[in-house]
Amino acid sequence: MPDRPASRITIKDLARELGMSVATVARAFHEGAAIAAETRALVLKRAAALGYQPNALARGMITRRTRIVGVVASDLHNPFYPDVLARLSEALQQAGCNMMLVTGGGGTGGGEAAALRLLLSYRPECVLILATTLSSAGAEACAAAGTPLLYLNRFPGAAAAAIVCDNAEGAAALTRHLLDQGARRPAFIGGLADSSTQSERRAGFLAVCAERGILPREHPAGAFSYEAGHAAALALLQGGQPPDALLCASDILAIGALEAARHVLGLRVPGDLLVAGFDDIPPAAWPSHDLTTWRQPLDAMLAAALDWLAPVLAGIAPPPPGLTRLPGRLVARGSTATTTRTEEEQACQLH
Amino acid sequence: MPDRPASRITIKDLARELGMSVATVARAFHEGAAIAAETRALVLKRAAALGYQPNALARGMITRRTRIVGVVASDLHNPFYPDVLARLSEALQQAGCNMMLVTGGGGTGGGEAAALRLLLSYRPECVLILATTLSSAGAEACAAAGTPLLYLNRFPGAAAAAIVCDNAEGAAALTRHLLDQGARRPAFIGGLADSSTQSERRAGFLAVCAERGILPREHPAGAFSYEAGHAAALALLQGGQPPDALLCASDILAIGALEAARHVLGLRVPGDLLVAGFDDIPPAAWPSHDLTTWRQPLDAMLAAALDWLAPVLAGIAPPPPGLTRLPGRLVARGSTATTTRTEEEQACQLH
DNA sequence: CCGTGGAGTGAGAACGTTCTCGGAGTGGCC
DNA sequence: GGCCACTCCGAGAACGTTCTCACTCCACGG
Repeated sequence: MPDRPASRITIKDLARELGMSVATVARAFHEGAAIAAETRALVLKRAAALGYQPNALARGMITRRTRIVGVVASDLHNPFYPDVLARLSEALQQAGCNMMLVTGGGGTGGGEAAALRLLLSYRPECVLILATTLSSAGAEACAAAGTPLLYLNRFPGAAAAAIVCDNAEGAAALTRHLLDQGARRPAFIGGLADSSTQSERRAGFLAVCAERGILPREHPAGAFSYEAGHAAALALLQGGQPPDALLCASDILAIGALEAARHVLGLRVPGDLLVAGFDDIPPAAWPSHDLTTWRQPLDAMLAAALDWLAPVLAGIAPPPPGLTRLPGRLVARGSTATTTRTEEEQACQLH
Repeated sequence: MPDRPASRITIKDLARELGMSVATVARAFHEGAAIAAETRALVLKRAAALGYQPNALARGMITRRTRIVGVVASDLHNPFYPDVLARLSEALQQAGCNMMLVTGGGGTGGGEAAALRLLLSYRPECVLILATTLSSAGAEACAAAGTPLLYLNRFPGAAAAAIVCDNAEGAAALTRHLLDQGARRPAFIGGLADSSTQSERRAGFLAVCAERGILPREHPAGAFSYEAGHAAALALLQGGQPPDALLCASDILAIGALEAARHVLGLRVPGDLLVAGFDDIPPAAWPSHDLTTWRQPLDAMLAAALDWLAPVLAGIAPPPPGLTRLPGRLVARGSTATTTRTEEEQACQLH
């Protein structure tokens, strides 16, 4: 019964116990090391009995391979990210890595930079940015530290490594879908202002509006949250000439908007209003919302991330930079259906 | 431009650069150290210019204070946990700590133990268990390592430190509420079989049923997920003598159940069926679900966790063991309202 | 003038690993 | 018998910090 946390058993203790040298014991824990099979078995058996496990800090110092992967996330409240995080964590554990999680802290941004510095002091092998925004100061800190950076679901513009989905194409496809379903006055509800996801999706929306000669409406929700979507929808729908379709920059925004329309304003969705989101988070598929959306190719994105990670973790190659853009796909659901309109109305609106 | 990640600048480099000894430079980074103010300023200025930052691994080795807090989470898909995680992470960063996240991996359990061992090799100051289950083998590994353990939202029975809410009381209150709202044949939908949350909540339900002389029905959903709730509700409601009220062991279960009832079976909720959940996750408050539930006192629980953490991080005291049970409160919403019944029916059913 | 004490500094030992180097033993081959 | 290759092991130097101890100043009191 260890009364004081009296310094766990070390490799030196184990070596003394076994009457071997420290080097020999260390070899037992290395795969290809030159050690007799029986010696190794002896060591491992005794190690298990004593509950010895190598100290990852010491190992990390000498090998310069910490097997720590830093992850910066901004808003875990958006259900998209927990999903990513869960799969990511699973995959990293599979690869024998541990994940250090840092959250961006609401608003300040100063907190984010501080947190990133703290993270970097543990010398992670690399840092994955899940956050929609990261101050460029933070990115520079990473660069200075020589820590490779990978952006997921965000394209920071520079020559950084990034994995994103086809945001503009997705938004364009959704916009066309809304128009094809009879929308005449579509509006875009944005998210976090400086995020590349937001601006790319907005660009897709605007492009299709221009292409079809439609006056685009929009409202900058300011955040990717239920509340922001709720408020934005109310603002748009209660103004003059309210839109008849909403394309939201993310599913959580869309759900907020949809519920505002239905439960505050008493609109029928679909029927009086069409709503589409982006991401395809689990709640989008729930029949209550039955939300048309653009499915992010999460599996493919994570696979790409792991491919990028592999050489980094192996320490054999510098991380390949560049942008990987993966195709998502339209998931048409009830929130943009035309069933509640008569066929005559539909035919009328389609021309 | 660091072509190779050629070993970041160390304290030795900085000392040489400044013409001082390593010890002096180190002192500049320690708050109460004996160093002249101007020397410290000189060091800090030069350090900032060179982008030097102490290596947390080396520091952790010598001080035995890693400032790493391990967190084991099982299912991030349950929206309850991201919420906890986000706040926890924020609080830990505030305290100058970093969080290592490990997810329990679906099903196997072997993966969880391996992940925990990996985590422990980084010598975290303590480990927080958010998971609903953790093999006792894992707990023993922690104990052997002398790493303090704190369970959140789970009471492992032993003399472990744990912070939970009043699960039994909550479930009892919800059950009484359902009965008071006119339910005659209430049923309980369980979650993960071995979890203490599940069994405590079930006990509360059963106690009230016994107290009121009502035959309890139940269905072990087997997991805390939308899909499990969905399936359990269908199984219960399509059987003979279907229940007229469902108490679900968590909100995400309840939402699955509610949607199955409404959208698969065409039942009115409330009206034909009452549904209540547990936790008060954000989607419970959305008008689509408008779910009656028991609100977990998340703020209080996290505050308690930080109180427990403080002496551990300071290294001044062994962590106080024992169970902290905090009171939640009933949040009555539309899913258990009686508005759709006439007042006569209500009066009749109340006696 | 000496001793004392405090403030500031430097040298070097830790911490728990891995890695490099050299050496001991064994066996085979000419 | 000499040489070589091969397998296995041990000693000791790293890694980048913090910590302990001793040392040098300088001021001050006697």
